[in-house]
Amino acid sequence: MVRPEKKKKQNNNGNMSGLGVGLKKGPWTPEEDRKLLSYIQQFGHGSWRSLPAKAGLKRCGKSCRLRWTNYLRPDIKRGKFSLEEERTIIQLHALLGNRWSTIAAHLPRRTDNEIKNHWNSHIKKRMTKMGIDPMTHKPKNSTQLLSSKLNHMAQWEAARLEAEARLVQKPKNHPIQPPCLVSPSSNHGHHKTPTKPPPPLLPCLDILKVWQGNLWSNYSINNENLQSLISNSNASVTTPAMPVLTQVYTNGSCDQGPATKYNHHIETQTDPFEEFAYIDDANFTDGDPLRSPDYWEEFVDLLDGGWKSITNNFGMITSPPTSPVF
DNA sequence: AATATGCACAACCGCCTTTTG
DNA sequence: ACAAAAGGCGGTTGTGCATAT
Repeated sequence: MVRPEKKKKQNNNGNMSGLGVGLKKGPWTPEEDRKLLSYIQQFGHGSWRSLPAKAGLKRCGKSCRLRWTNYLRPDIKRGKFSLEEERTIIQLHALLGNRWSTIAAHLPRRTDNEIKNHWNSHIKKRMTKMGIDPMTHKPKNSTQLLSSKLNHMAQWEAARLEAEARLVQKPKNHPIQPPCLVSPSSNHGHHKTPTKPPPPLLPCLDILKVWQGNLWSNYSINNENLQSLISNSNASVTTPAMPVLTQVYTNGSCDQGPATKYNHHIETQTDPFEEFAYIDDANFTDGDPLRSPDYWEEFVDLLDGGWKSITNNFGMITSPPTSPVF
């Protein structure tokens, strides 16, 4: 892929993306992948800027980072998005908007790029077709569905989710250390020191969880139906469908299955998700509720109902803080 | 069979934020 | 406190493939 030369503008820090004498652009070759993978497995990525030279790559550091985070990282889940992942994306997008990295933090092993692509090429189009504004998640011709108070709560919850995502993402600053990694005393790798340990974990309200509970428990596609749908399509599902957060704490962290420390890299154990079989779009053209007009009509009502439920269940929260602080 | 169209997704760009010295 | 460097993010685009005409 050779892109036409565009006028390039110097970044504020002199980091000109993709620029540099003799730096390669475009698709990565298997050989380049091998070099990058091999280097990171041995030494960790350390400083991305200096990595290409050390790894023998004629790429800019940024390109290497992108290739690693979006493609080569060993913990990436690839393939079709499951029904549950799509639901989660839609719910989180309703709260967070296009904050893909924050959304990705709640979808184990999915990259923000992948989620963004999936949103733009699938979900957004479907919503638009159904007359739903993909940005507001409201029917285009509807009256005001959410009161200003609810919008305020949405903002509040969005801020909390972002804080949560930041916490989840913190360990990203450490080099990924696959099992074959060399000793931590290597010069490569850490160039940032961890900040102070997180505060004690205290339970707090998770609006998203409440919302999910209301939304999907009322919806006709429950786990049993899903199981049946997937059985009919020769796929299999053996675990609960919703990857809900089971516990959220005031510092923004959450339980989402047991967390494990993998060398210096803390990961959320994803076994439950691994058991999902990917749903083939083709098999769900007729049966997949996410593709049915009824689904989207009900979805709009349920979005509204979800917020009503939150206010009913948590009537004590009549005026959230003006500026959420996490 | 040839061409047009649509789709999926990898990769780039430029801006913003965070970290470092 | 500040500037520079590095990293991260979201928007966008180009390419290759599949499907329709």
